[in-house]
Order: sequence, then structure tokens, then C-alpha cells
Amino acid sequence: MPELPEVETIKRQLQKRLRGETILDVKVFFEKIIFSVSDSTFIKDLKKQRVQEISRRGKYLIFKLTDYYMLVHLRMSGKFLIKEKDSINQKHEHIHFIFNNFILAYHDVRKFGRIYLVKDPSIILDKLGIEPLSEKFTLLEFKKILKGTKSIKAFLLDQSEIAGLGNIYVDEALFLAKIAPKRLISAIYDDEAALLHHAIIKVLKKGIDNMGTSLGKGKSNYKNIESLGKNQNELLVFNRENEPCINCKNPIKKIRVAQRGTHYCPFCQK
DNA sequence: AGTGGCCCCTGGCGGC
DNA sequence: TGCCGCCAGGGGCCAC
Repeated sequence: MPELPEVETIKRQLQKRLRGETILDVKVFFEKIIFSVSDSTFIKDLKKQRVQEISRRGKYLIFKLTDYYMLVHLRMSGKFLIKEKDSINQKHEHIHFIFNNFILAYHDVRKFGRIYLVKDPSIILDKLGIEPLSEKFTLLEFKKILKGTKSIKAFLLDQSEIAGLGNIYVDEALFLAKIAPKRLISAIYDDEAALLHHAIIKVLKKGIDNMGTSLGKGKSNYKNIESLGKNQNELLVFNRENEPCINCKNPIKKIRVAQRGTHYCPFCQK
């Protein structure tokens, strides 16, 4: 579920609530969420750790602690909840981080999320490509990495190329750039690359301004710490199959590209 | 190198 | 109402 704008929103909220707070205890209810250490080590090492800083790289949340880094990837349905002290764990809450005045609960319906506890985060984060909202993501740099023989959609979803884009924002960016998702990278012109570069930054910034995209109605729906996002109300193609294209009024089509449901306008995107 | 298939899970929805 | 198959915002692995 969560892509860069959703993770960024959660990061900002966690930063406000957790910075400077100390983990007093940890309770693990489903240990398969924890990677890189055993659950007993995880609990032992986290006790007395103070949260110094929370940041983001791609779709990873990075908790900088006194002696460790805790990296969290929410995958499809992971989320964090702030609960009252001494409240019991509800269904789908797999880990409780107990602080002085509240509990931070990791909730994940589909259980795909991963939490790593490491001394050196580079082992995991070095695999990620460029950060699309950083100053390094220039048009020149984008053109430099835009190579290979795959489809443009598969390229944009590849976290080792650009870190943080997911299915929603890729479809939205390709629509803005008027490029069909199946188009091969080798067939993209310079002026289109410039449009796409601009579109990627635009859709991500809008997503953050709207505090993320909340689709669907179920318990696995994206929710930041405080509320649902608002970006679902402003999507141009994603989740709009058969609805009219905002440019040409022809129906938006849904096809399969790179094993993902893909929304686009066959008339506007060539 | 790139793609497609399958897997990790649970739940919601549409069709019958 | 119930059952069944399909779908889902992510990503790792494996065979071709």
C-alpha cells in the first residue's frame, strides 16, 4: 500500500510524537514481521533505546535509536497506531512498543511488512535507487539512469532505480507525461523524459500535500497516524477504470503491466 | 536483462 | 445468505 507520500506522511507524524521518547518495553505477538534478528534479541536490544530521529528512504521508515537503527517497510497493509497505555492488543496488532505515556502499535492485516533492527542501515538502504524528491534527482540524472530494455512502468516501479514510487503514483505520473505504460524505455524521446521527470516530482509532492492516498474501505486501507489521506479524491487515472479521461473524455482503461493493475488513457498516452 | 509465475497473508467484493 | 474466485497500494525468488 504505502508509497513515498504515505510513508513521508507517517514519518512526519511519528517524528512529532516519538522524538526524544524512550522505549521501555516491547511485546511481540507475531514474530514473522521481525527480520535480521530473533524476536528475543529484538525485544532485549530495543529496551531503553531512545528515539533520536525518524527519517525516510524510499518506502522505508528509519528510526534512529541510541545504539541501533530500526528500519520498517510497511509493504501492503502495515500501519502504526498510537494507543493508550495499558490497552490490550487488538486483532492484527503484531508488535507493541511501550513508551512512558502511550503504546506505539504496529498493525498489519496482510502481515507482509518487515521490521529490521541493525547497527548499519546501509546494508538494506544501499540497494535503493535515487530519492526522487532530493536535489540529486535532476533531469540530467533521470536521463542518465533511464536505460535498459524494459517497459517504462517496470522501470519506474524498480526501487533500485528510483526509490519510493509505487503502482498509484507511477500510473499518475505516466498519465501526466502522456506516455503509455508499456512503452519501452528505448522509445522515449528527450522531451518526454523531461515531462516524465517533472510529472514524477509533481505527483509525489501532491500526494504528500494530501497526506497520502486512501483507497478501498477495508481494514488494510492506508491510514496515517491521525487520519485517512485525501489524495484518492484527486487521482486522474488510478482506480478510475471506465470513468472519463479528464482530457479527452474517453474511458480510462485497466490493463496488466509488470504484473500490476495499470490504469491509463489509450488516447492521451501513446 | 527482462518478464512471468508463484509466494508471503487477510479481507472485501461481485457473481452465482 | 453463503460459497467461490478474483483482486489488492509491495517485493523476493526462481525458471525461462
